Amino acid sequence: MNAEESRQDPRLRLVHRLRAATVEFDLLGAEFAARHGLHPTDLRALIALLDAARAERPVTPGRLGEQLRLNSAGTTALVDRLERLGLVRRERDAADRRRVLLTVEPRAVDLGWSFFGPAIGALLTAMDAFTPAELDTAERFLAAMTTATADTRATAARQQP
Amino acid sequence: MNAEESRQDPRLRLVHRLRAATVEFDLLGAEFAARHGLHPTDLRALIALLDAARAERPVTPGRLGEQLRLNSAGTTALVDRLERLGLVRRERDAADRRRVLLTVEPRAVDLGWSFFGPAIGALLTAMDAFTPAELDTAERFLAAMTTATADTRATAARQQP
DNA sequence: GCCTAGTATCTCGCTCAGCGAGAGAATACG
DNA sequence: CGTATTCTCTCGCTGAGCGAGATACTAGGC
Repeated sequence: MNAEESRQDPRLRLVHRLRAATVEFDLLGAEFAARHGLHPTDLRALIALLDAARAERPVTPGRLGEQLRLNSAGTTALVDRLERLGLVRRERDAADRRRVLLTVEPRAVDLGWSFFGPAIGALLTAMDAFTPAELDTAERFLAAMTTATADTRATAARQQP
Repeated sequence: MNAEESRQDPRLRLVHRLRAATVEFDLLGAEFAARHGLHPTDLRALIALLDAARAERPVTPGRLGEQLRLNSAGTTALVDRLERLGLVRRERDAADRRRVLLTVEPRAVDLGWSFFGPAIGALLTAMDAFTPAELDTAERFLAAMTTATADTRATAARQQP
């Protein structure tokens, strides 16, 4: 495929739509982060922490850093920032006292909902214009695109790890 | 809406799918950037420059910085990096000699295609599993979600500019 | 033509996120 | 026990991005 073909393929519009949606989500995240004095990494960490809290999965600095692709020094600094903002609390694990468990403060949950709540609400409202069958199609489509992207990434990673 | 309701609403799965797709695209971008010694900002700039080049729209440092939300100092540093990497060239505008026009080098186009080519190919292949009608539905869906997100962002920006 | 205001870019000094290396503290396992 | 391993944190450094201001050029009134 080259640039000329790509502009003519109608399916290419869909690729563009996907990218546009991604950009829009990122911009919303950046907007939120900047407004609350958070850095992009802090927001990603907050999302990961809230996900883990909802699943009642304990989080350690090590796991968090791994997920965000930070090294241990960067992770410590990140947790320091979140702790200073009152979003998270460090607690030594009683079972394995080398470990630190991160517990999210209620304030972090509130902050998360103040961000995701309106966005999710708007998305759900916009979905009202679609039939259940159409939403099902959209879900399958998104799943297929995510898988295709993940495969591309995995292939790329394999070629030059 | 609260956290309990949200987990039960089946449409919420779609919201999650959207987020998962966004995360996957971002990870692919980060992977590519890291591999080529680019920073996330550099990749965003490269995308913006390639878009502009395809549309035959001239780009100045000012416009680029505005799009990436960098101030003038950061923009200068960014263009310095891109120039050092041989991806872009500065040229004084003959008409308005205060201006600098950024022209992308062939190398940048190649680099862009080496990233987007495989990803786009994988997406197009994955689309083969859908009928034209389904793809149309997916396109409308993505457009609706993008609009809803953009509206949320605009509303948020209005409340506290 | 000339002076002033406005615009585009760049320079300087600084802050702070993240990295590499390694120290400290606790556990696991021979 | 004592050695290896696993977590986390500290230290010093690099470099992206910011604020303030310098520089170079254009536009418009007189």
